[in-house]
Amino acid sequence: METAVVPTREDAPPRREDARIVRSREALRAALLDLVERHPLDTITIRDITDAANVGYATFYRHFPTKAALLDDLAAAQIRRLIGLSMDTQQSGTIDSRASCRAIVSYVDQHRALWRALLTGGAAATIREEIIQISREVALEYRRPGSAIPDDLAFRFVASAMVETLAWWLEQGNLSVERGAELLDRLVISPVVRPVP
Amino acid sequence: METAVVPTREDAPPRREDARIVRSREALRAALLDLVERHPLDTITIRDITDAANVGYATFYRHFPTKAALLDDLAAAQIRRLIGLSMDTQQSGTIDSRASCRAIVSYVDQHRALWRALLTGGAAATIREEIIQISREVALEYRRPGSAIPDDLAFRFVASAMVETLAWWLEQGNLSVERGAELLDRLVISPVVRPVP
Amino acid sequence: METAVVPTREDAPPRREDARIVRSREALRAALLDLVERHPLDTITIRDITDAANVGYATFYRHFPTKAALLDDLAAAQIRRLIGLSMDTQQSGTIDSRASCRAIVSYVDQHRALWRALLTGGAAATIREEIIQISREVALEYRRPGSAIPDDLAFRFVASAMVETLAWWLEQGNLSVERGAELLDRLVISPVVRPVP
Amino acid sequence: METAVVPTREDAPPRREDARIVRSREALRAALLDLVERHPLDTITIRDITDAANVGYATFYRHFPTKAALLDDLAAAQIRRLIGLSMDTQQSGTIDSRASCRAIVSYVDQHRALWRALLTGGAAATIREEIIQISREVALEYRRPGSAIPDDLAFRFVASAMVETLAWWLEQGNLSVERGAELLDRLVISPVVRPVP
DNA sequence: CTCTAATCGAGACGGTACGTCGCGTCTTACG
DNA sequence: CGTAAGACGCGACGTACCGTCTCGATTAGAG
Repeated sequence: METAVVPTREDAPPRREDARIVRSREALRAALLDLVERHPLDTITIRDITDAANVGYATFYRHFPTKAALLDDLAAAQIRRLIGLSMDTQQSGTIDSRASCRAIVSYVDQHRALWRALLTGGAAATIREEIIQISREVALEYRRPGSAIPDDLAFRFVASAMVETLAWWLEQGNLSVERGAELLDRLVISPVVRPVP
Repeated sequence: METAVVPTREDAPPRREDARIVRSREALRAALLDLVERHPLDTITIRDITDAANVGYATFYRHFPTKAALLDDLAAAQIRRLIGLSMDTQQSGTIDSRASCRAIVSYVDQHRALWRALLTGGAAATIREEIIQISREVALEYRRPGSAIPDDLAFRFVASAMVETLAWWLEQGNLSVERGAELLDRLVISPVVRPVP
Repeated sequence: METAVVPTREDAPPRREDARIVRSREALRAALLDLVERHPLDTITIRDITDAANVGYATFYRHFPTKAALLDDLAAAQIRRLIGLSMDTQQSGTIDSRASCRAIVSYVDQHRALWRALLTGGAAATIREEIIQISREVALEYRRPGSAIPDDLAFRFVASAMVETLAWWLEQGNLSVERGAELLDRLVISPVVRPVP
Repeated sequence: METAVVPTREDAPPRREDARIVRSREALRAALLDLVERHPLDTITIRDITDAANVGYATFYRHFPTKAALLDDLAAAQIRRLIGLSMDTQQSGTIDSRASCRAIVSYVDQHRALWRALLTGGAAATIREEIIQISREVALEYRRPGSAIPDDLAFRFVASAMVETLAWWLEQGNLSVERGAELLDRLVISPVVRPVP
């Protein structure tokens, strides 16, 4: 979870990464991150990104096929960390959904600029998809007993509701982490885990 | 809805609707509806729409400023009806959320093609916004006592969760209306209306 | 011969040409002509041409598929006129090659800038091809008795030798038309028409 | 030809050629020769050449500054030999243009693949220039009395006409060497050497 | 036969131009 | 004389090569 995953498939040869490759990729990530905080995602052109990254235009395509792919790459790491954190609160077998929510909101709180960028400004749809995808992966490990909600739906619901709730919480700007966790718990988690009445 | 005029000239008198205008507009609506069922929204070009509508390219802009505007136009009517239906179950002062949900799912069920088109294929984001917007309007009439969830958040949550749940339900293809209503009630409505424990 | 030929195929509908089309095409032709006088052909970019023509970049491709196509379009008209002139000296059945050459050199002399542009600066290869092509067409009308040189070779030889000779003559700058005609006659025409000794 | 050194460093001592250098260079020459027989010169990329030569991309630039430079390198030797052969027929003071032509066509005939590659496929322009250049050099040795045609023009004319005629002869495929020599003599040589009538 | 420096392969990189596409505006010719 | 048809300016896209460059890994040839 902690180990940064090499984004592009490098399965066959475990060759060391050329330093230039790492540098370019990192520059592109940083550039998009920087830009998406200040502009709506779909007004950002590839050229904007490469200019901000001080990188040749074509170099973008040497690393990412698409603007969305770069965003995915950025988002996936963050989301993976986010989900990891929330999972880490569940160590002792007990399930404490409020603690998970607190961990999530707290992490988002500590990276407001980043997450504001990710959750507003047109990237939300991508993030939703990313969350669904990663949740699915994570769920394979932390297997829980079947619930009243079909898994597919649960993933989609949780991702959607969480994105919406966190976005709203960020936009308020002055709400406590605890309040955010409470809303998250109530709107996102409990509808899924609460036993049928 | 009634006031639609040629967008670029709105100082003109509120003349009665030219038959041709109605025809063009209807053709465009139908064309987009038809296309959005088979292609992701953002791969549909204005020219695709005008070709499918058998209408001149520029004619599009005489009626709608934007592809999104046409979609809004399409969606707004549907959503208004959807929300109206769910509200109508509440006439007698009592609140029966399950009945509302049943009404919603039932209506969607009767217009599967349309709603599948609206809820999948990239238009979902627009629809979400539309639902939020219209909910807000409707809420002004059917005023309810304050809940534990702030109104702004509630609208966003409901819209998001409803879109996601209905989309999932439609994609399954073989689930009963009752099952859809149950999930909708549980995931979307009850988290908002349920009193704090 | 005198009637300007519409460059792009318009066979089926004899519609009148949209004024904008004519304007754009003419602007592009003029721009390339202007540029090719001052820069080697292959350093001239499409953007250079469209900028010089005060025309959008994409507009180029709405009229010509290729830089070479535009050049052909330019050259064909000129060459057609050139060949036409030289043919016109042959009216009375007699063949006076010197008169033909005089007509050619004289015409080139009167449009030095244009022909210098066409014959030097990298366009020469295109011109050669164009001359071969048009000669072939013209030859179908003004049929002459078979010569000692196969037709295909004759066309290629005449085109090549004429281009080379005229280019050289133009580069000298101060040679009389008569001298040019003499050289043209000697190097280009007489080798082909002179009877076998 | 003998003086070939690493192009980018020519101040170094005239060390013996590293075997690897010779190998790479030869591979590049062979590759271009092979490619130019089957593709127009300007569609052949540097990468095409290096791939065909089984040589690293950058290695090309370690030996030749330009695609044209490699072609020149190839062509110059051939042309030098061609011209040399034709000169060698003139040793005894007499001038026998037909014999010269026969020598030229015969040599071309014995290296059809090579010359077809050089004279067709877009390289012809380069070859023409090369011939002019080398002719000029050779002419300094075998000095002849002034003719009716200015030297500069003569060189250009001969190069152009010879390229065209030989290309045509090669394309026919089944013409005798004698026929080729006859045409070459008539079209290329005699127009230049024939006395004014 | 070693060791050192030249040469190599691999390919990333900054550029520049390409040709395509869709947008939204504006002109035109036609009915 | 109004409307459809569509040409146009604009600008982003993704691709292709160019010529330069950085990297290790051979490998030739001098000692």
